[in-house]
Amino acid sequence: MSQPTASIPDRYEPSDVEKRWYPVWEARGYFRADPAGAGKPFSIVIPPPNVTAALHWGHALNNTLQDVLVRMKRMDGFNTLWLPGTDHASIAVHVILERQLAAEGKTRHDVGREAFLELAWRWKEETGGAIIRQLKRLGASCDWSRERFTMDPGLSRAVREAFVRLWEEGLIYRDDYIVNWCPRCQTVLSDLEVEREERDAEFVYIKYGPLTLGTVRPETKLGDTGLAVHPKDKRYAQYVGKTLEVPSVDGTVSVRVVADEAVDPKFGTGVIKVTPGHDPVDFEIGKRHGLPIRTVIGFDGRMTAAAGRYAGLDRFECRKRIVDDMKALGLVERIEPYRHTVGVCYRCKTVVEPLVSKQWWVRTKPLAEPAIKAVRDGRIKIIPRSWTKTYYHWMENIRPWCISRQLWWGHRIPAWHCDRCDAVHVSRTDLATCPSCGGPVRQDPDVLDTWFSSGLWPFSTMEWPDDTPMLRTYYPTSVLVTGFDILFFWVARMAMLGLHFMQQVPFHDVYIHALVRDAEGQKMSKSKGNVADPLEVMDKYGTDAFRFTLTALAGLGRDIRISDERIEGYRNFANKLWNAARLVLSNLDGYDAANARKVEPALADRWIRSRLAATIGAVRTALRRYRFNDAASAVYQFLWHEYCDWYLELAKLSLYRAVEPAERLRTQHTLVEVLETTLRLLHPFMPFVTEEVWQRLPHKGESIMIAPYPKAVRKQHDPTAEREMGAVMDVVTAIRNIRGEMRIAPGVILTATLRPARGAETLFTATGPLIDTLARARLRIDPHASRPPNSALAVVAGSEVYVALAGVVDLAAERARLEKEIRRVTESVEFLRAKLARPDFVDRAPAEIVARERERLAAEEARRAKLTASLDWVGDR
RNA sequence: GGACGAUUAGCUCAGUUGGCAGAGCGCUGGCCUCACAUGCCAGAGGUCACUGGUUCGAGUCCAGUAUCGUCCA
Repeated sequence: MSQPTASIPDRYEPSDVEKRWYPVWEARGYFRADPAGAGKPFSIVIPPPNVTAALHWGHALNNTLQDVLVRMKRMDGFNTLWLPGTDHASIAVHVILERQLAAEGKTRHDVGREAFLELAWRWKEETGGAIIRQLKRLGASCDWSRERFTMDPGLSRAVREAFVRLWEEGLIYRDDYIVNWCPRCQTVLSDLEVEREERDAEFVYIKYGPLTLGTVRPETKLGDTGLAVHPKDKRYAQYVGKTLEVPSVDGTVSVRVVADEAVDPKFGTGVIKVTPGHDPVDFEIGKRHGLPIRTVIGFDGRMTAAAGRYAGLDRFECRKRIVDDMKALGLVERIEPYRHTVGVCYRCKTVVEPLVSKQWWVRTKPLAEPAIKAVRDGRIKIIPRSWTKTYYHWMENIRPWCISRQLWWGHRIPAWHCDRCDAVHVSRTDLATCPSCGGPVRQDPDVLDTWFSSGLWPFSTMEWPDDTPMLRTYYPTSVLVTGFDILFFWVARMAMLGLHFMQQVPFHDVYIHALVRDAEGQKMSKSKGNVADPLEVMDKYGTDAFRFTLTALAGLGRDIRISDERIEGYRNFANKLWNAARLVLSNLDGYDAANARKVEPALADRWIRSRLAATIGAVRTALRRYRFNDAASAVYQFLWHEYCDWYLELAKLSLYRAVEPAERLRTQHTLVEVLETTLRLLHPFMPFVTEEVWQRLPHKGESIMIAPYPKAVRKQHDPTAEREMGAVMDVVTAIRNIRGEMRIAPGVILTATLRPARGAETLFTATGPLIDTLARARLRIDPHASRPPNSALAVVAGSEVYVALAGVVDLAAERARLEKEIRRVTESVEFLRAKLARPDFVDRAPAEIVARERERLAAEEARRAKLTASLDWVGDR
C-alpha cells in the first residue's frame, strides 16, 4: 500500500502529470453529459471564444472559474453539462483573411464570394479553433462530444428560424437610416461595435455668411443642408427660418437656419452646421426639420461625385484641402487645437463614417422589456449585483439593433429580392423564384451580425428549434460566467432572445468576473507588449498553480492583477501538498482502515477533523456565492497552516514514537482520511495534482473527478477539541516565542514548567508530550510551581509558563521582552476599561457583548498582573 | 455631462448581518529539525484617503470633499 519516500520525487513535477491525466479523463467519458442521467441538471454554456482567438488571460480566468463550478457540481452528484464551442467571428476572420489577400495585392472582391468562403472554411479547419486545444491544456472538463460552432448546420438552422420568426412577428424590419460604416471592413457596424478613441484634431471656425461656426469635420461642409441654433438663443433668433446664400469653396450654397434643442448654445459659437448625411445627430435634426440629405462621402471613404471638384479624394485628404481652400478665400476665422473622441471600428480601429443606407434591424424595445423584468423579479440574478444598474440603464435606453453586415463569412440573411416585382421574401427554405410573381430572385447579399447567432447560443447549441431531451434537460442553463465587457453585446441579447424564443430565461445566474491586468494594473494588450502567454506560464509553474492563482484572485471586484510572485506562491502550495502526501505515504506500513476505525480519536485527530469540517463548510458557502477567492484561501489556509504546520508535526510523534500500535493506526487513519478529503475539496481548483496524489493514497473509486465532493459533517464539528488544541497551540507558540526572542538556538531542548490555570491541569498533563515535541522542550506540569530563578515567563489563557534560561540568562533581554508584552496588554486593558466605564455602553449594548468585554478585561488584567510581578522579579536580580 | 467602482501593512488585495484589523508576497532575526530551503520557527509593520453625521460602538451605515479607474452619452 505505501511506497518508500525515495521513489517519489521531493518536488512536484506538473508537466508529465498533466499530460497523463487529461487524456484518461476524456477517454473514460467523465466529461460527457447524459440528458437521461441521474441528478439535478447543472449546465453551463461556454462563452464561445472566437475561432480567431489564442488563449489569453481573460479566457483562462473565465474557463477556470467555469471548470471549478462544473467539477464541483459533477462531484456533488449533479447531472452536469459544460457545453463548449467557438464563434465564427465574422469581422475578425475577414480582417485576417483580407490582410492575407492584401499581401498578394488582392481584395476579397477580386477573389469573389465563393472562393473567399472556401478560404475561410479552410482557415477555420486548419488554424481556427486552436483555442480548443488550449482549453484542454487548462484542464477544462467540457463535454467535447457536444462541441459546437456557430456556423454548424444545426446552429445555422436555429439562426434562420429565429430570423424568420422575428420577421413574421414584425420584430425585424428594413429601413434607411444613418449607420456606422467601416470603410476598411466595408460593412456597417452596430452601435456597440464602435469604440471611442481620443484624437487630437483642429477645431476650425468657418465663416458662414453672416455667421461663424466651429467644426472638426470641414470636409462634410460639402454635405451641409442647414444650420442650427438653440431655439432660446437670442443672438441668432433673427436668422431662424431664413435660407442663407453662403459663398463657399465650390461656389455658393444655400442653407436653411433651423432652431433645435439638440444644439448646445455654450459650445463653440452656438451655431452648428447640419450634415444629415454624415452625422447621426444632424440626421435627427434634418429629419425633424425636413432638411435634405446630401451624401458627399462614399462607402470607400472617398468623396463622391456630389463633392464636385473634390470627388475621389480620401475624406481626410479632402479635409486638409478644404481648409486650405477656405483659408485662401478668407473663410477661416481661426483654428484651435481640439481633443475629441471619434468612433472607430472595434476590429480594425478605422474611423467609422456615419452614412445613410438601407439595413436590417431588430426592434429591440419589445424584446428588452421581458429581459428587464426577468432581472427585476430575480429570475435572472446578476452577480455582483452592482452590474444590474448598468444592465437596466442600457436595456431601458436600448436602440434598434442593426444586424446586417456587408460581409460574406457568416449566416446569410434568408431574404430574397425579386428583380421583377421588387418584393422581398423572408423564408426558412431557399427560394428560386418569387412567390409573388414567379420572377427571378436573388438572395440578400448580406450576412448577420455575429452577435445575432451568439445571442441564440444557450439554446441553438441544444438542438433548438427541435424539442429534444437535451434542450429540456439543460435549458435554462444554471449560470453564465463571463466578463463585463460583453454584458451588452452578449448577455443582454441572450436574455432578450432566450426569453422570446424559449419563454424562459437562458440562465439563472450571471456571474460577471474581473478583467485580468498585469502587475502594474495595465490592461493586457498585445500592442503594449505586456502580455505573458498563459501557456508559457502553465509550462513554467504548472497548470494547477496557474488555475489556483486565478481563482485566488477572483474576488467580486472589478479587475485583478497578476504577478509572477503570486503564481510562484501557488506553485509552492502545490509542492507543499505533494510533500505532505509524501510524508503520509511513507508512513502507511501496516495501515488497515477497518481496524483503524475502531480506535478512539485523540484530541489532535478530533481537532483536525473539526477544522476540516469547518473548511468544507467555508468552501461550499464561498462557491455557492461565487466567492472563488474565499474558497481558495480557505482550503489553502487549512491545508498549509493547519494540516501541514500542526497536524503533521503532531502526527510524527505518534508515528515515530508510538508506544501502542493503536496510536499509530489512529494517526494513520486521520492522516489518510483528512488528506483524501482535502484532495477532493481541492480538486476543482487543482485537478491534476489532486488526482495524482489521490491515486497513490488509499481511496475508493476510479478517479477523484467522479468521487463525491466533501460534505461538512456536523458531528465532526468539535468546539471542545478546537478550544483545547487552541490552548495547547498557544503554549507552544509562547515557548517558541521565548526561544526566538531570547536567541536560543533551535537545537537546544528547553526546560520549562507550566502552572496550569484552574481546570486546565488534565489537558496539559495529557498533551505534555505534544508540547514537548512541538516546542522542543521538556515540560513539567505543576499546579503549585512558582517561578524558578533564571527563567522567562509567558502567560497563556491564565496558565503560566516558565522557561529556564540555564546559564544563558540575559536579564536585559528578558526585561525588554516583558516590557513589550506589558505595553501591549496595558493598551488593551485601558481600552476595555474606558469602554466599560461609559454608562451608555453598559446600558445600551447587548448584555452578552458587555459580559464578554468584562471577561476579557478580567483576563487581561490578570495577565498584566502576572507579567508585572515578573518584571519586578527580573528587576530584583 | 451621467452612472458605477476604488482608496485598508512596503506591494497586491480580502474584510459577510456594525462588536479586539487579516492573507499572499516583500522585510528583520534564527534554522539544511529524518515531507518539503518551492521549506521551518519567531518577529516588525496599519490615524482603514479626508471632513462631518447616525450609533453605546463605524474599516463596515449616511452626506460631502479629494484622488484614481471603468462604462455610457
